[in-house]
Amino acid sequence: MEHFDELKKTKIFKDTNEFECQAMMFCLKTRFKTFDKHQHIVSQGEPMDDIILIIKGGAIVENIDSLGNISILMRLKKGDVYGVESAYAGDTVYKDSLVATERTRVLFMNKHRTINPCENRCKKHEMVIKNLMQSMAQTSIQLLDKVSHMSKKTIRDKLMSYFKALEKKSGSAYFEIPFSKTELANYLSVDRSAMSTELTKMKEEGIIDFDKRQFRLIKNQNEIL
Amino acid sequence: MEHFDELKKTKIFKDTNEFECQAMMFCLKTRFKTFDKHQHIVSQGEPMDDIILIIKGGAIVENIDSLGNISILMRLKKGDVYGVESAYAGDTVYKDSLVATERTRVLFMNKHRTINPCENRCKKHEMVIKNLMQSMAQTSIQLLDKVSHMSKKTIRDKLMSYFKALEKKSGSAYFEIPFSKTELANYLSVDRSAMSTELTKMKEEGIIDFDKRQFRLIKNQNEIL
DNA sequence: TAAAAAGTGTTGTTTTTACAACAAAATGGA
DNA sequence: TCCATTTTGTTGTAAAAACAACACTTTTTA
Repeated sequence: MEHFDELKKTKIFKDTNEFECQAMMFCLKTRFKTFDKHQHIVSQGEPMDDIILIIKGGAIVENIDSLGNISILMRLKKGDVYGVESAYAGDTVYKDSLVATERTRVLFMNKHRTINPCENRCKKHEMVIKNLMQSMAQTSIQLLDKVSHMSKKTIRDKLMSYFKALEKKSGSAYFEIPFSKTELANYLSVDRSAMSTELTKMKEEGIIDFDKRQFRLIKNQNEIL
Repeated sequence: MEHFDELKKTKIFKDTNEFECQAMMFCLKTRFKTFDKHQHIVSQGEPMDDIILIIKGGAIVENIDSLGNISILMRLKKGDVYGVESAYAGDTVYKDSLVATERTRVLFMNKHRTINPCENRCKKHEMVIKNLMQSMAQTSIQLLDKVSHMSKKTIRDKLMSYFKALEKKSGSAYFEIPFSKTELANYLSVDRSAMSTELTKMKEEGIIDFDKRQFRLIKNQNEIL
């Protein structure tokens, strides 16, 4: 079956065999499509019929407000899904745009078929739904993390909050940020150049060290945690 | 059955009859408890065994970081649930504190029992799970809204983003904010006094009008939307 | 109902941030 | 490999926000 290897690696289809996976493709009325870098996978305001699964590549979720300001809400990578929340909320249009950040292959899955157990009660459908729930839970948690970083008052505090979370996740003082600096500034909603200045200061003060995307938090010896 | 009237009004048990609801109480190993204003319903770091459903009253979800700064992540009201995401993510401790903002009655539901369909396959359990999903979807959407307001650069833009969302939701230029001004400042992560100043300016400029929690957006006649 | 607590608006000052403009470095294609 | 594009760090300046301190109002509760 086409793309089974990739599907097997996603959150949603991780525990299906080839036959089951194939069956689900019918059940969920799926279709595949590939997008080039910068192409819109879906556009804000467009009628929403599908939940989207990123099979290969990556995309950003961006939102344009009525004044024309663009903000990047999150970044999706291989295996991530978009639109589950909206599908449950009963939205009829996409509330954000999905823009490919590289050559990206996606799977469109009919939203009704996906969130409602099907009439023929196909066994694996329940599993798909459970996986969707885990995916939603993860999204919520990621958003909560983002909110907690953004809530900090100064750029330095925002950075530290973010770094501490990454440090905890990596289990070591050394970690790698999943963003370019430009994207990190966007994620934290701060001015890029101001953030760059702050990072330099922090390095000079010996609080952190970094090179490219590699970072390290330097613990102060009199700091007791 | 005790509290059936209140349970009937919640997201989770909205479509159960008294008998089914009673059965679910056993199935989910629930227990009721009442808290006074300011009391901690659960505390950050405490072992997490239950998902919490607010039956009556309200609470805030607050998080304390390693520097001791408190931030309010969201506010829960009657019918809301807390902890579904964490339960799915497999967390073993509460990551936030839940503090009652008034006299509040809650239902503790065993997290394992709640998120996993039970062995006896009780019919209503599936429905509860579907409702939990809707609840998660809502939470995600609320967080996304919050993020999009917070992403705006100036206090004024944050306020306008928030007001426009409320205006849209209410379907009228008149709407009521669900917060005190102090809480609103906290929600948007801005200084309360700076926000107060900005609100006054906006009123003077004729962009908005407000009294207590009642607000109104005043459309500029040359503004075409 | 009186006292305490919480919420609100105002001000001047200090701190932080955004902004703009630039050069250098890194990256990615053709 | 070379050119175009993107990313990054730096600086000075202007704008915005946080902060602190206060008086006044509203709400809560003992």
